[in-house]
Amino acid sequence: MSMRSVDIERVRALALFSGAAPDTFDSLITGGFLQKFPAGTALLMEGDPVDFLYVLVDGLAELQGTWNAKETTIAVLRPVSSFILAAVVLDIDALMTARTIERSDILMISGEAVRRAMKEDAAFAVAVAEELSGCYRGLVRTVKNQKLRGASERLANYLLAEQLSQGGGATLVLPHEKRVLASLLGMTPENLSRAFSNLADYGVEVNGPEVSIHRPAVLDRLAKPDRLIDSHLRPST
Amino acid sequence: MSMRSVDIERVRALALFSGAAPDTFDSLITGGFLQKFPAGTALLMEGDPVDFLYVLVDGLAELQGTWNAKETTIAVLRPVSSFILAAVVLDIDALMTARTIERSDILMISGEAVRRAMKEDAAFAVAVAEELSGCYRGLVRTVKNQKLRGASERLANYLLAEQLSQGGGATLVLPHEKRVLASLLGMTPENLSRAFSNLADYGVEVNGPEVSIHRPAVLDRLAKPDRLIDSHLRPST
DNA sequence: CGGCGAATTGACGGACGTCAACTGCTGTGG
DNA sequence: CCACAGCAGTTGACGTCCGTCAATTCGCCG
Repeated sequence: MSMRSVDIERVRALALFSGAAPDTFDSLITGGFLQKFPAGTALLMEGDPVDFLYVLVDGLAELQGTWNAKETTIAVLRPVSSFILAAVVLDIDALMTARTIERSDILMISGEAVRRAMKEDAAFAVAVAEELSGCYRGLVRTVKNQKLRGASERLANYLLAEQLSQGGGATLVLPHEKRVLASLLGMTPENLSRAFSNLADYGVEVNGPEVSIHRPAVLDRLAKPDRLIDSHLRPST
Repeated sequence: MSMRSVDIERVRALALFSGAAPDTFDSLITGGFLQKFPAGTALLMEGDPVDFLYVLVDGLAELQGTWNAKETTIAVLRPVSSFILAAVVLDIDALMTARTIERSDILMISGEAVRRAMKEDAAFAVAVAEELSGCYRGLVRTVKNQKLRGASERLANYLLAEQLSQGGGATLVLPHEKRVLASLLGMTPENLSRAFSNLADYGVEVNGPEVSIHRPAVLDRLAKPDRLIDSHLRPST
């Protein structure tokens, strides 16, 4: 139930918490608890009231939206990042379902405590506003990506961004199932397969979860990455 | 240059400012100025540094994104609403171009002053966080709308929401050119025309900018409006 | 070893974008 | 006051992209 001090440090290092007064941080963390969840667990369903701020400390999770029996992945979260912050701030129902993709360690912090801490510690409230600003801008990028680019272009840009975040080597490893990637990129799994085949002409080679980019310049000319869409891939709320 | 007191009241009434201490509000407003812009003016270009928080006091404006010589409208703003808040909070380049659609009165508040006020007035910082939360959730709705619905469904839901916000009468008036609506809904003007013809079978009649909904129940069954996508149409940042 | 689900492939259809032509409105200048 | 230029909107024809359905293969876990 209580956290290992190494985990506490990692959470404390989050931009969200690093500016908060020590008292504020303690009041948030002592009321919280760390829990392990198996893969595929729904932490929170769309439409549910939100009682906790979540922090993904280890593992992998996704945020998804539903309508008319269809589902789409809106974001994939990596450690260490917070999520559902907006709903916590407004004390209102969640718009997205949060689900673990892998076995994950998740820190849950009382929403009530978060709202109280904001009122009492201006520095923390500012940090929350900054975090939300980053999340907002991440979604602006998502919308532009969706509305302005075709499926293969979205995939190409995803691969280039992922390559960069994995150190820039020629070959990268997809962090989750292709079906999740397809949903994130706004297409069907079948279509993702075809998009990968399209990119073969641009020097992209796929072997299971491993993807190699043999001619980065060529792929780049197709993808036309843009700092106002792709740079600085943000976490989420 | 200075504001009419009736305009000050309207700005003060915004959720963003209503919780702030009187001193905070004064410090923001006295450094700001109100300006009139003709239709079609670019207030701020994508990629530019942001020096001001904008408040649309009167008129109509839009936020748009660009990539590869294509453009899309991300939000249409009505009075009274603030925009570009996230970039102001982070003191960073804008991700969207802001443009007037009609002749508009726009209040410009020093970004520096906003950031200072947040640090000094926790209640204001909380209000900023709440505003950003609302904007974030508005974009989540936008993404779900885009990824989960087809073009005619998006139009149908837009019409129902607009009908509601215009008082619930059978006929509503489009607040701007159809080409802007098409871009907002993520389609071409040609396709918007066809989407309107599709909806004729569901009791939708179009006469220039006037749209009548003769069989709301039928249209509703097509649109399947959802409180987690459509309700509570939010302003923007 | 057997079964289930992920991934791929092919065939097909529908939705949407593009190009072009035409209409109607509006504002402007002769 | 009217003629005309320019743009929004519509319509049709056509092509492409993408989703759907079905069959098959592969790998993993029971």
